Amino acid sequence: MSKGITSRAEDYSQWYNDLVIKADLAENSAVRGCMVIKPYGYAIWERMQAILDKRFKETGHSNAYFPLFIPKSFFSKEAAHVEGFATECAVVTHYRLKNDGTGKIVVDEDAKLEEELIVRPTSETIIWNTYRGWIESYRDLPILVNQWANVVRWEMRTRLFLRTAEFLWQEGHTAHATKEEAIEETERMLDVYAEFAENILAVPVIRGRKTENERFAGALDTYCIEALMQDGKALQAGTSHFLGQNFAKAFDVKFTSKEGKLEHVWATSWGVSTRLMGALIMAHSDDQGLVLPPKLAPIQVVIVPIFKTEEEKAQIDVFVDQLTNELKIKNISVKYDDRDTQRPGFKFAEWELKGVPVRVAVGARDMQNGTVELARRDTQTKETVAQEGLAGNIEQLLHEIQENIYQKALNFRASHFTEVNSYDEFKEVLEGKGGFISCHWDGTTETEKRVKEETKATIRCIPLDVKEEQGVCIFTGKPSNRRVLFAKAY
RNA sequence: CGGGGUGUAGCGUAGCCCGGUAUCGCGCCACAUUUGGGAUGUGGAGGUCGUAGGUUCGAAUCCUGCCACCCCGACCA
Repeated sequence: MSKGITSRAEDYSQWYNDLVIKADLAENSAVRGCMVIKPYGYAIWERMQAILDKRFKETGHSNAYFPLFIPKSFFSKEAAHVEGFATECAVVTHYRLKNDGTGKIVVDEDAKLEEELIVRPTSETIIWNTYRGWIESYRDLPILVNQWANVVRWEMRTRLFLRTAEFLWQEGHTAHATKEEAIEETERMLDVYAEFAENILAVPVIRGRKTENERFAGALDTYCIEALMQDGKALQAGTSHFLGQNFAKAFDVKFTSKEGKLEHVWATSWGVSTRLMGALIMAHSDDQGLVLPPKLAPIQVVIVPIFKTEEEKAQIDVFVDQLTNELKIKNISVKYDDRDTQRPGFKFAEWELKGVPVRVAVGARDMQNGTVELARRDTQTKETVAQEGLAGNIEQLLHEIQENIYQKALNFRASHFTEVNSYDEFKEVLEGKGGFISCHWDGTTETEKRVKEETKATIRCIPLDVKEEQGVCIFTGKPSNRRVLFAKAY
């Protein structure tokens, strides 16, 4: 029997599913395409929420909440938006059930809604409908609001964390007096996401803009961060949209400027979802389970006592108590796993599966020698160290682990980032090691679509730091003045 | 929504072709011995075989419908 995770060489999808399930993060629910996020998985999401929320507040945003249901008519007000989301909406048509007389519960046809309600796939429409009443003057701007919510997108195919029918996310919706200010906001929030991904999740990302084809429905410009998974596929980890005046026009949101002119408001929206969990899992995990970066881990240090007698246990308890206090002063979260129902080896394996960065094992032998066994999850190495100064050592080690996990992912990406200058080369890399492929493209949606049809690769983004460079499109040979990034994506 | 596959105990499965109410492993419970890398022994509990019909004396097994899940595609945060 395999005690770890299915080898990823066999089937990456299976590996990922095993990992999610065995690490006790989530499972499929009884509802089509939905998932149950289990306590340990949710604890990780809560960490993400807490850290992001703090950043949102620091950048001047406030949280609010808007309804789950959106009248159907709201959707049709922005043409591109409705077209983008129409095929994946859950629709509420009735508001009551009844007993049909035979004891069967059926939908009461008399309780048909005058206007159907859409379960939000995203909230631009209902929020802009609300903003109309909030905005009259330039003095009312900007409005910088975020909401933490669930949304529903009736996807054809689902996958735990990566693409579930219902998912948790945050969506920021801001309103500005000028175009420049809105663009600045769009870029600012992209930076917030990128910094979060890199500094907290330890997942290096590429900041870029989407092509017209990949743009958010209703946006003038979509910025994104793109991460690379260990199987060489890319994952869009967050987006920030410059919506121009599209929604203001659709919902008639105008303000009087300083100059006394009536103008439409400029908008942005930006979001990250529980998909970040998927990114985290696929970017760092190994066959022993999850690998959590210390800054994100709900439990940073787990302490496992090894004892035979109650006396030994009592002695270890005293030591652990003191260590725990010292760690807590340093804001390090600790779990003392003193269950007497499991053996140490079992606990080691279990906490590795859950990705806890640092493990301290302490037994009678250590108590005599004044040592502990200190193990790190990222490298799977362990050493015997002195009890003295342990809290400080652990603090240092956590920093090292955070840095090491990031470096490892960064190195992986560097070795899976290839510049190509011909279509043959392009296909060769794509079918071989995968990863990001930097090449010239003629700028047309047609070419983009044909490359996708032939190779499954899509343009992930036009990197923000791209250099102007003369070249020719690898597909059509037409002139191009900058490279874009292609990859197969989740 | 198209193609393929699978539904049997909490999990993983055998049995299905060739009909006679179910196999094995893990897990679970009890006791004992154990405890520095997923313990061992003995005993025990747990199943409307996805679901609804049909055929039959009798269905996990054959037939039909439905549902769910997984994989590939299209779609997508």
